[in-house]
Amino acid sequence: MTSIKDVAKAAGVSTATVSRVLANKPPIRPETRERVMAAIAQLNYRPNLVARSLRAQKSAKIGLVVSDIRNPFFTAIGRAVEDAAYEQGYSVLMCNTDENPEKEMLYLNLLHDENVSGIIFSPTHQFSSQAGDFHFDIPTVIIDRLVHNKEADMVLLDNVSAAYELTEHLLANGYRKIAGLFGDASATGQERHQGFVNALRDHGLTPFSAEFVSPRIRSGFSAATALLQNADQPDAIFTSNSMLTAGVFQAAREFKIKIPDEFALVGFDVTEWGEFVDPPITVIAQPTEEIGRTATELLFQRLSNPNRSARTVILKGNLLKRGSSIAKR
Amino acid sequence: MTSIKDVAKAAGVSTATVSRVLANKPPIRPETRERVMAAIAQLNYRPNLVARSLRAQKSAKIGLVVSDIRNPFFTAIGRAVEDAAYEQGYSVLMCNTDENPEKEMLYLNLLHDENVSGIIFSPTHQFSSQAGDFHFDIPTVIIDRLVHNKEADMVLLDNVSAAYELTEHLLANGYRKIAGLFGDASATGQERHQGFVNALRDHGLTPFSAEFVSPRIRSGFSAATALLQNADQPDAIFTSNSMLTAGVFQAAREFKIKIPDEFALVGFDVTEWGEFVDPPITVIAQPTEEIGRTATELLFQRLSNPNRSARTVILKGNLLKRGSSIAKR
DNA sequence: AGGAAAATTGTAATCGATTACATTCCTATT
DNA sequence: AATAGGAATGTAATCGATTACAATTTTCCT
Repeated sequence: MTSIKDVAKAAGVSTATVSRVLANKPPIRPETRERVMAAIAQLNYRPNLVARSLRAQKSAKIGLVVSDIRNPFFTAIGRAVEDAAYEQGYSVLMCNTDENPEKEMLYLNLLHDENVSGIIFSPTHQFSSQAGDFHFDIPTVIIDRLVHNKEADMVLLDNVSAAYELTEHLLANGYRKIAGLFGDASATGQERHQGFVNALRDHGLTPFSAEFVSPRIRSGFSAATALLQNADQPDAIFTSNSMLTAGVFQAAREFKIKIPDEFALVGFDVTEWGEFVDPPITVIAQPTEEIGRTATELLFQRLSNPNRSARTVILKGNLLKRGSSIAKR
Repeated sequence: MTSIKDVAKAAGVSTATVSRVLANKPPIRPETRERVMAAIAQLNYRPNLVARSLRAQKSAKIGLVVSDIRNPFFTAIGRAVEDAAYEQGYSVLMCNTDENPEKEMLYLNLLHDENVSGIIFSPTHQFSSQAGDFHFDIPTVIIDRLVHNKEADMVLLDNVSAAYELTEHLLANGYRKIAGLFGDASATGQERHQGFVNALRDHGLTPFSAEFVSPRIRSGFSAATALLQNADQPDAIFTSNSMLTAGVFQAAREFKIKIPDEFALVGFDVTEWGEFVDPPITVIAQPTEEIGRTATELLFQRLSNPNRSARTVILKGNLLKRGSSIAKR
């Protein structure tokens, strides 16, 4: 491996000079610079990032810790973060915790040990509940899930409003007996429940039902099965995340119940299947690109000004009205 | 930050001893080990991985370079690689090249500079075509796409057989006018074309048509539109990847053409939408879990024995017969 | 007890880049 | 021509862990 010493020798200068040329830090005589550049090119030298990171105690890397890499919501955010970081010359280490607090600690420690400059992080439920005590010694931006901690910046969706809007859409289209299914694994589900209840209340209604279940396809399937096999059925089901939506959809197909004729279905997050099925599913689209980009920008701002107080950015969701919730006949 | 020196001081030993305790490398007197362990625990010390990596000129990390993070095929592989690596105490840096050769070089260099122990890599088309000249100075396992290079291990799908089987399935179900759409961005498309043609030939048939197009939803849409608006229509469309499948599916919906009544549709790779639509799509499922795990295992074998000759593992796809290709009436 | 061999621990160089400080080289001014 | 003062470059310490080798202690045998 060619090191800075080899370059120095080849150019007939000291390592300090090579380093200065690399960092573009005057004063350097143009002639010297060229000799060094020539040596670098000739030896095909690239600085050792590990050594640089050891010396500088930091590195041009940011960590992205997501709770489920298979969730398209997070891959979309990953793309956005990567693009934004790339523009600043940073690279992204993407880590998947699988909603597992152990892996979460493992990767947070790993990123710390790797001297990443900052972390973008969607915490597990367990983490969130203890986040108040947690001390972030690396600049951190929390995404998607509210935590109560003074030290971290956050980028969140206005879940209450989004759920409110989605519920109002159902009401506007004539649905009245609306059942709600909410994820029980994060604050997100609770916030969406809040918006759901508020909207109904403001129209003088109460939920047909409201359940908190594990945010998995299977749970959505079971809950929907119970709802739909009852004599008294809802005319719409509101789901708080795409796993639950999928479960409800599968239940409807299993029991040959027509959407939206027999009940309307709405949920959160854009998915490929939700667009492709017939009818397509009405959802609140989260601005994933914007979330990722905003989180990255907040992080860079924090890096250049470590002392400013933490701020929280709340973004709005976007209602995509589709066939699964058209006006009731 | 607490370093090994602090621990040494606290335990009243030298840094060498601490290091030996950490590496669990005898001889160490049990009593000393305990003093050191106590100091480590008390100071909450964790070794600096950067320093360790600089000294050792390697690290317990492997790089995973994929061409499209949004493709579920690659996220599934990412999960498998991560799990397999985790079991060996390695962590995974996941990089997304977006089929962009520049990003590809950037990330290969970055991983190199990060002292990763090995790389698992699905190369772009451009890379593959020049791969013969490329010298892998880090142990590398190529996945998904054939390259001609003596130095790298590979894990591939038996694309010819898989396409053959998929085509025979169509034939068995009575389809005869079979059009093929193939991706033009990698050798994969060509191999699948080969199997497609072979199967037809072995039954004394020729393709209704066969086109190579860019592997994008849009291209699949256009190609299908052309095929389906013609007076003489195929009774089945064979697609070589899930983007093309999606494009064809959308075209069918756009023009209200019923699958499989008017034409059957088959393709490659499991996707959520392919299962959820009605009828679900018949596909060759690639064993993503096995691909990722095998690649990781090959890599570890190579790490422990750098001199063995490169080997290629060919895995079989799994035909999932579904509604989009049921027996023709 | 004496001393060789084995066990344990310490000293210091090393990985590659950065940078405070020291040194050398110019240039311009009187 | 002498010299101050800035420009350019070099020297060497540093980041934290590892490890060859040296030094010390312990063990064991006669």
